[in-house]
Amino acid sequence: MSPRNPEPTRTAIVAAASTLLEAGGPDAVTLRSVGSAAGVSRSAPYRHFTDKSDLLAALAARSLGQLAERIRRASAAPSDPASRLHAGCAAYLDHVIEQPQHYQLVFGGSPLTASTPELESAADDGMAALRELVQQAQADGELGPGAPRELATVLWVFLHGLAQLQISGHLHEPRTVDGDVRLDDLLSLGLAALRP
Amino acid sequence: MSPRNPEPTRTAIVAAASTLLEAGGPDAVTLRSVGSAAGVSRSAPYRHFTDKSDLLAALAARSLGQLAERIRRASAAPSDPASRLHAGCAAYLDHVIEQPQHYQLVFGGSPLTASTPELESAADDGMAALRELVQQAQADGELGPGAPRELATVLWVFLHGLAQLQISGHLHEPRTVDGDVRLDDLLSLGLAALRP
DNA sequence: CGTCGTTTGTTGACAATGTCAACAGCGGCT
DNA sequence: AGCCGCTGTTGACATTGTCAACAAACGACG
Repeated sequence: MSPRNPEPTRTAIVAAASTLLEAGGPDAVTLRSVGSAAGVSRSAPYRHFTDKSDLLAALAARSLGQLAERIRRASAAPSDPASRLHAGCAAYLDHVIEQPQHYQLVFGGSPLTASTPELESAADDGMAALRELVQQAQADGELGPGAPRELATVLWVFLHGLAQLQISGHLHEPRTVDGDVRLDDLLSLGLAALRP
Repeated sequence: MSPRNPEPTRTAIVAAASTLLEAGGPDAVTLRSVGSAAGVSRSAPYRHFTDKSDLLAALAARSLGQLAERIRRASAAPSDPASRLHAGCAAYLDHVIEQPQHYQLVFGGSPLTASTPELESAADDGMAALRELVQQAQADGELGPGAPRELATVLWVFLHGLAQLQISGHLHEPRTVDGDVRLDDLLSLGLAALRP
């Protein structure tokens, strides 16, 4: 009745890849080290993923899912409706700052990286989380009217730009205070531009 | 009197790397193929660059310089002051769309990529071009008051987000018209948010 | 209960690649 | 001329992604 379960090994492999990516950057994620860290031997991943890029796509999907969940959690937490939008955006940026390697894996990947349906679905979920955030902000009067999908995309574009420039260090210009304060300032500035 | 000139070979190597990157993506840029395309033999690049990443940093710097020049040229072209800001932004996005691989090289690179002073300088130049664009727009009344540096950063964040999401294909959602129209719509939407 | 086929995992091997060491020209300076 | 510093080439090596051949485990089915 119960078919054999390859899932634990598969998730172990993804988890190992995640740990290695966090610890040592993209170069540390080799199939051999992943296999070793997952307790299996090299090229065992080939029984669960067609390719190395396929493995990385699965990892990216997992990371995107965590990001979406974090946004939802953060935007639901504060009882003050005025700060929900900010909290959701801050969650996005916090996640990016804490796990820059994962974020870079998702979006910094080569444009031609074959995207798995799994990754596509995760991306849609992330977009949905942002749309919910926008709709809630509209209901709270924190955001002007407009198609939620469009507004969510604009918000995403802004958050993504902030995140990527923060990661690549381009927000740290000369004569500037430390990065986090600057990041939050820019976030407030951008949100103010969208406020009714 | 004339000291030996390593420049031609150096620029030939960078040019070859650029061509290979455009044609075949990041994976096509191997030191061997670069050397071959430049008319020299593999590991000749090691006489001009300490590392492969050093070579890529030089290429990224060149690409950034071209982007800055293109922005300046485009924003100076139209006689109608009202469309200068839009032209400059469109130039940014056009450059990105035409050479996504180069743009990805500059910003999609690993966060820990050691940045050359040359690359830093090029980044400063790009930022300066955006600042000039903002200052001109302010003089034309197309943009509200505010520190040009701050506004330029916000503009950059938005453009960068647009560019990266366009490249990675995340702007093509279901039930959406084709990408370019959408990109321009979003640009107009973002610029409208910044207008006084 | 025994046999078989499929799935999962291991090891061997191979081509490609980044990188370094050793060597060869070549130009300029004393 | 003779030496020295660059520039460039070739040989060699470790690492890595990937595939082929093989072994073990487990359910299906007689």
